[in-house]
Amino acid sequence: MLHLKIISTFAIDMNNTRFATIIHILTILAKSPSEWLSSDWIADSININPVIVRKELGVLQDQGWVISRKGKEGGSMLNVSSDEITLADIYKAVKNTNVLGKKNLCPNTKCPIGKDINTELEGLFAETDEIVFAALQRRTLRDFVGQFN
Amino acid sequence: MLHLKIISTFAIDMNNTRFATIIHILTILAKSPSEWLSSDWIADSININPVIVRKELGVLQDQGWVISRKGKEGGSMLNVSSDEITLADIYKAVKNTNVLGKKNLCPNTKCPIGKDINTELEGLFAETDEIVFAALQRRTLRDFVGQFN
DNA sequence: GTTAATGTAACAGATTTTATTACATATATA
DNA sequence: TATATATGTAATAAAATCTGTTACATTAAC
Repeated sequence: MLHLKIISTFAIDMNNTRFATIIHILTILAKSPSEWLSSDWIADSININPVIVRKELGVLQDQGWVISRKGKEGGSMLNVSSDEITLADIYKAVKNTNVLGKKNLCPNTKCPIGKDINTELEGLFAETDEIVFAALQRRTLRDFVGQFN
Repeated sequence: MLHLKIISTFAIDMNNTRFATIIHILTILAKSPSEWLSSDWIADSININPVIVRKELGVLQDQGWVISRKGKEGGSMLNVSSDEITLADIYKAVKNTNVLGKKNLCPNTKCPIGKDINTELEGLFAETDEIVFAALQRRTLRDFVGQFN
């Protein structure tokens, strides 16, 4: 009871859906290669706003993974083979803080622990990120997409 | 320029300082075993509000790692040896979503991808979490604290 | 009793995440 | 060339999450 209370007051972790969104988009594109799919159509599958999809498609274009075409009969499609994109690539495209979260903003430098804590956390956080990258590096978008019928 | 814009609009990842806060607290406690340290003193080292520290101390008490004492001359101290606490334990105590983030809330079940995406993501997310746990399992609080003078 | 600590509720403020509106721009095709 | 229909993106709103703060009941040493 108390514990439940604490958990609800105190959320944790990567608190967004961007990885899920972007891999959903890529999966849809990979399942229909050489077809121009519209952001509205993709958004309808994910059940999110089409503007969000277009923003994420912009990120995918920056990576060179997707090409889009404006105008009537426009849309987006994959620009590379799905086995050229690893899940680590996808995660990196979408991530901008560490797996273990944020470091404290301004610990007290007069305290022997506070003085060095961010240096030590920096190392630990970087190593933890690397472990995740290494694991995701071994899987490709093709592997992921292959799980769907 | 464009890319920077997108990143600033679109933050990602574990967006809180709880792991950093709680390991900071534990490090301070481990460096002064058998001393009752007050939440105010700890808060001053981290440079955060003492109420936050007391809330996190409550989590550490639930784990059995810390005992606290009310009243004058009260405070908190470690209740177990620092080599009995792994960084995986700490992370688990503080985490409540997946490393790769949240799944999409309500994908369209009429879409063949949307229908199954959360099942597939569930597996991937769980495996990724396990990899992080396994890596952090090999390190203890004592190892971490040993890095400080 | 006084002093000084924890425990916790309640709320406020800040930040982050997601959704939405609006519209300029581009392009196929009738 | 006009129309229909896409993307691209700014601007803003709304929702959710995270952090800070105030207040005070409770506890315990002296």
